[in-house]
Amino acid sequence: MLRTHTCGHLRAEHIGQTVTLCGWVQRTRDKGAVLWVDLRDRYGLTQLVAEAGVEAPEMQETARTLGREFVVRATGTVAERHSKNPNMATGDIEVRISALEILNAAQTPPFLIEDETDGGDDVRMKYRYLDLRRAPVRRALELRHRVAQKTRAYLDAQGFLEVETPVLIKSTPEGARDFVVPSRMNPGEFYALPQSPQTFKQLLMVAGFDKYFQIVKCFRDEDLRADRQPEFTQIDCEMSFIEQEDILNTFEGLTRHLLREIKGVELAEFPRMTYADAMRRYGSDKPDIRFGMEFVELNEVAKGHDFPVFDNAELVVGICATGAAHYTRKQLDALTDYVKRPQIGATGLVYARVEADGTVKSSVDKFFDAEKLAAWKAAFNAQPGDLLLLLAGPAEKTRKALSELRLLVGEQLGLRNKNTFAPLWVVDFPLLEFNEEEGRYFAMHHPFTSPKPEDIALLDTAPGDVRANAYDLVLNGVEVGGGSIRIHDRAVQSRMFSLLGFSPEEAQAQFGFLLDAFTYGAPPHGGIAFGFDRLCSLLGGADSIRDFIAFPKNNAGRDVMIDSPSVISEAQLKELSIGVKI
RNA sequence: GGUUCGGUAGUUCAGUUGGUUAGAAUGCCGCCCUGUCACGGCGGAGGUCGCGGGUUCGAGUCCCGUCCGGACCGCCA
Repeated sequence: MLRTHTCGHLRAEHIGQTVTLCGWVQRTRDKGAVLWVDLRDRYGLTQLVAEAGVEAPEMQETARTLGREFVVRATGTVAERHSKNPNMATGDIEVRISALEILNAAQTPPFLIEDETDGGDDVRMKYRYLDLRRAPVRRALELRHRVAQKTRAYLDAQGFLEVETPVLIKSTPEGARDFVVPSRMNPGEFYALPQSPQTFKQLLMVAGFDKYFQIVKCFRDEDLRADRQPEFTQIDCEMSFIEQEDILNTFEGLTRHLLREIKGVELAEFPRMTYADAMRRYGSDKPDIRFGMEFVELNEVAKGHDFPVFDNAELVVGICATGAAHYTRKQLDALTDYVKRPQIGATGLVYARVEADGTVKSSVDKFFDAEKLAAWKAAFNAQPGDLLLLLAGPAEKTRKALSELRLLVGEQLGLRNKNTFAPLWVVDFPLLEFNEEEGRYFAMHHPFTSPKPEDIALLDTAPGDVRANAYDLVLNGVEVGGGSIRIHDRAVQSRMFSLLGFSPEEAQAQFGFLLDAFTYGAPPHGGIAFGFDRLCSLLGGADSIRDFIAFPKNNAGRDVMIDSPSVISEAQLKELSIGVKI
């Protein structure tokens, strides 16, 4: 070992010991006759000191040649500081150096290796290995490590087996775009990288593996977001001989365990809400229930008063922002601009303040007198000091827009505290959704999701109304997990493929292995998958998952550090029997 | 595929209605300093204003195109 201790280890109790430390030079402070070096490793920071007339002169000479991020090895005696630094864990001591060896010099890094770096995203990603030296990024990956370890320990204790499934699999038409990998030995043929190990974990259930999990990389060739990477990690789980209730309870247990172990937060029993209720009350299938501000539908009280915007709308719906009557005209205009952005697409925003005396003052007083506005107030059960925000238009679009507005206002009112955790099961998702462009139904979750038995009759008459045994775990408005009870009957699965537009031949060609497996004794089964990166970022209080991934890709799916993707040589293409046309 | 914000010193940014020598902070280099720890003081170097074209007497600034980055919509079973 080149070192006896780490840079975060030494305390007053070590005073007098001779130690050897290795690390990176955070900075040097040269006071002339005294010179300090802050030495950093991932455990902390320790101050080295070389003083004229105390340490040998060459200690200062060598230390003066050190630049930021030099890798050094220092031997010395732990000493009590003359002036202690209560802000540092090692602030009571320093190491009076008797030997100082430069293990490797370093170029000056392009940005500061500090918590509050001066580096932007671009330069940080290009030099990600330097960025990873920064404590906030390091802590994010440490948190990710702990979440993974706690997850494994918990599921292991529950009897789950971690089984690895293949990464080179088969492309399927449903779902996201596949990343494909050409096969050299099978010219003209391609593997696909898994969007999830879905069919494999179901086959493990057929195999009798009972309780399976895997912390596994998944791949989707779709556009990126702050919370979406082309390769991401799932906690993928499946169980046999269970019902939906068992899955919800088991993984409520896991989630509660993680919050307790990682955040020290005790969660109460998770509330449950149907998809239909979530859409009606929050306009979203992943509502943030850290705060109320539920939707109130106002067709009854708002229509029929010669205000065309309302009268012509399918739906008039609003929220009551508690205590937000102080919003200025400027703030309200900003909210209006927000909902009118093309991404939101509302045509306008109607607002009404409940004044201290209980009267209501609205932006549409021309159309609504005090009595009519009092009816609004009653519908919202609004109190003096509240602000009513109303949108009108096509029902689905308007609910979606109001959902975005609700989140923005909740944010502005400080109701979305990162240290508050409000989990929610959303259940009874629709089985299918109709795609206008393609003119057919698509599986809302995936084609292996079972319909609710009581809705099976609707499969022929009203497929869009069929509910699925599907559920999402939502945490603070973020979808952290989703799953379903699967189909385990060949006939039902075939019927499902048929509904999705597969001919029997196509279904057999694409998923014959699964359909066949179902004829050899498939147990009732179901499961769930958690977005591991998202879960970590949520626990870490971040909006982006990128710092919870050691080497993430940028908006365009590029790794700017290694500069991938990249072209490959003619020889490689030839070997793979591939021609490239751009 | 679309919307939107940005690209100026190593880095993060400012830059007025288009005006003469493009600034700040920080980092970097040199000198000084015996208790610093965001050390301090003095001095210094550092710029293809992303790229191409256009308008103009004159463009960092206006226009068009393009490249790059961020956020979002579509998309993500």
